[in-house]
Amino acid sequence: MAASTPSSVIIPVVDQSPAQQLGACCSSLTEAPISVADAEVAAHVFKALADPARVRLLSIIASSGPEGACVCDLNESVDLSQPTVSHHLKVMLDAGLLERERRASWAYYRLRPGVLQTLAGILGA
Amino acid sequence: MAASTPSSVIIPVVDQSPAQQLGACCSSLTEAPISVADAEVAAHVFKALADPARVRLLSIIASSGPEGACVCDLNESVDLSQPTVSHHLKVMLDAGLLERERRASWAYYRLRPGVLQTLAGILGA
DNA sequence: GATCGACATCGACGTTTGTCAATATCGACA
DNA sequence: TGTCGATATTGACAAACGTCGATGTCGATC
Repeated sequence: MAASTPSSVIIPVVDQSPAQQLGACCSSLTEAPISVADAEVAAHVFKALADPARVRLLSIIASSGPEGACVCDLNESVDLSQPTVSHHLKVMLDAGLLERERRASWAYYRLRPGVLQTLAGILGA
Repeated sequence: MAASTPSSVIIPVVDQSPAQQLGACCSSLTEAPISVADAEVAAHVFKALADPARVRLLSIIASSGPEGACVCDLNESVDLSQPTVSHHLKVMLDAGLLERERRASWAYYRLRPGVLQTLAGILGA
């Protein structure tokens, strides 16, 4: 494969997070029936919000503004073990809801800009 | 039973669906950290959207306008067995996203008015 | 009443998810 | 280099979830 193209690069079908894809797919759930593929993307994002701990973590992070929230603080805000908090953050990170930044030995999570607006737009409101 | 109090009525802690409670709890996820209880309610609603089949069913129903969509049509729009479709509809009904109406021997589901707007409001957009 | 069609419920199954303890990684700093 | 502190990953387990076939319910129609 990859005949003449220099340095065969594997181009993935999607290199965007579910939340990123969501902005480019359908305008709204209510306008017309969503496609099966788009429904899969949307469900992936909603699944990242489908846990009480994650909703609360997201709310704390969102309330921290553009600075983001340190994992060390998040661990204390939620009555869960450190690995579990880390797991939940990863789920939301992979879904494209959050961004991560490392400062020194701490990790800061913040809301990915515009992602909640995109989600609200999908809901047709 | 029914001692002296006229018509002893058991008052449940909540008699509203998760989606209904959502409208009365928190204004937005981004303003301030949501409470643990409210996070539970919000997660319940998001969980009802956390499946590709349900997202698609909801989209089809929402696109049907205030008339609602017949289950007989929904069964054909989705590649799932009839019991599975019925199950998904019940999940969204219990979450307060949908309403059901029976006409003759058919069942029609429609979007609960305002519920998507409420959800979008929670997202802070 | 008997039958049929539409929808809901039940029971069972394999899969996914949330959780934690243990362990790994990795930067800071002595 | 070695240790420490913060975070991520792994492995294991119980609970929840999505799915379907079988069955139940209930209104309509003969």
